[in-house]
Amino acid sequence: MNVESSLPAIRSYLEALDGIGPVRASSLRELGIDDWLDVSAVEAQLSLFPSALASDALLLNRALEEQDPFVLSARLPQKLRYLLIDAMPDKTLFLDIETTGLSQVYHSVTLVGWSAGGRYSYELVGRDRTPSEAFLAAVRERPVVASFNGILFDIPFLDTLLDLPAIVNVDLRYLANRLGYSGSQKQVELNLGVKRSGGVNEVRGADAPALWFRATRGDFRALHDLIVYNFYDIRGLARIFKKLLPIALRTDQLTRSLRDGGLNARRVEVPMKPKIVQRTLIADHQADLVPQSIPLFTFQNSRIDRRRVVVGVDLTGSDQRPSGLAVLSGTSTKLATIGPLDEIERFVIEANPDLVSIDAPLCLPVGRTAVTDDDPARVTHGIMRESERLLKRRGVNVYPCLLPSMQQLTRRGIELATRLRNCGIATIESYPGAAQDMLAMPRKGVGIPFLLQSLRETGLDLPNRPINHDELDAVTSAIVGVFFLSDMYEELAGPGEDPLIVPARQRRSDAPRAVVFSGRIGAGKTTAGRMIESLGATYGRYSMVVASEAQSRGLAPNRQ
DNA sequence: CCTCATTAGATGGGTAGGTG
DNA sequence: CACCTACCCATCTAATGAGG
Repeated sequence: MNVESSLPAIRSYLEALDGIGPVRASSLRELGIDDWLDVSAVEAQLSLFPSALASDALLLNRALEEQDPFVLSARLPQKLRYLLIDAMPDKTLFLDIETTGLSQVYHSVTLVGWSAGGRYSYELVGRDRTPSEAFLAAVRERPVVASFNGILFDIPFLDTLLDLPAIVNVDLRYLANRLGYSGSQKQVELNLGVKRSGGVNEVRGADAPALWFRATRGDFRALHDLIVYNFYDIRGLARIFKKLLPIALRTDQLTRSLRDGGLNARRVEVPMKPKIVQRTLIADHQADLVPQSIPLFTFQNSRIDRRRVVVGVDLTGSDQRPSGLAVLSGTSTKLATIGPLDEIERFVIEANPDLVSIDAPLCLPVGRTAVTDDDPARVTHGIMRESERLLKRRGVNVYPCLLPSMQQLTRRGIELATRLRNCGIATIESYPGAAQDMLAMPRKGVGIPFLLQSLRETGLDLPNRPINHDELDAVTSAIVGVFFLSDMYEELAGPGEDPLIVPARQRRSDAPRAVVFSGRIGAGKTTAGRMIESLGATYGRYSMVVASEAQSRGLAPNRQ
């Protein structure tokens, strides 16, 4: 079959031409004209500069022949971007990444997978590493990048990791949505009849962090599963596209290419399942993976003050549901599970700590006077504190402190903090989930054994009896307290709020500082700046930012 | 010189749903 | 509950050229 003879659907999108809008396009279609190159044949009827139109048609056609997606992408509305995959399958790459979580601030990319021309490839990344030239070369070779929710997730995540070459992202999530297939990629696959075979059927995206954790601890079966899971996601992308394309062409009335059977789309190749031999995996990756298992924080490698005593409390919303408690003194721990608030208070006083770190909201959103919804300020001031919004913006999932299910917890947190502070015991608010994200530990949701293991890896002495998740979160809260006492923390708070404490990698006193000079031309700003630079600082000017920005847009910088 | 049709670009409201 | 982003759609504006 002659592939060259097929008409890419994009050529019947007449509105791509300069000077043709929806009205002219539809009248042309009534005349039976549905190809850029046929438009100039009836240019007389168009009341436009005919030569301009003809040359524009040639320009776009040349872009198509030269397989330049950027020129064409600029002429397409967002929702027709998918036509680029049909128009240049040889320039298309299907992309999917795996990460340790959803936060672009605290989590890291573990694996980058892609399919190019029916061949699946992957690369392990992990903490402190960037993908090699192979991935970048693949993207440069195939700048039409197809993904699912890549606009919101994969692309920005990769951007935090490396300088991604120029790409045109085609997000199949929005295409599927528009054609009536909503939901996750799994859901879309299900509704379109795309099947996954093998045991990975049960693997969900949320399992990827646990697989990575196990892989970095030498479990190559887990690494195998993670790669295979990534492969199925990518194969799913290709299959989804092949199924959606005819529906999309019908919906968008680009019927001519349907008549010739969508030959181009047939050239979008679904990757074959790779043969992954465990022995090869070990040989290829052992050296990379093992260093990834070293915790970001241990009591040995950090400047943690080990003489102080901290109690961590994982508080629950009622006396009936037991709360977890942990006394931390150096690396030794004492754990307890206690229900009633009075007994919790007594336990804490008994431990005589330097600090108590409570996993519960310890203040209300500014303006609120009660935890319940009958508070008149409920409407005006909402149910969320600034600290919670801040965490959400960093991609850390957090429940608003006055959600109905959280109200009693908040009430009890404030009650306990008040009582302890009245006894002269310093008390801070902590959030174990955020701390675990920050310290690159798996949350309990990933799996309690994994959290337990990574707490042990910090050098903590934890008892060998079964430990419940409340106690593990109490331990984490206590660790946050130790970071606080060691001056390694960050305060998250809006004006008028008590701060939520999260651990930091650096001491506050070592945190980077900026010195800013402003003044008239010739005042000596540059001289002063260069002097400080010679003392080890980094020097920058506003105009340098402007210049690099201008350069990246291909402009020559000037004073205007 | 006016009117009309058309295109292109900007703006704002409303809405939906997702990644590991 | 509310995030954040992209999308969709309606509406508006400015610019253009055709035709009266």
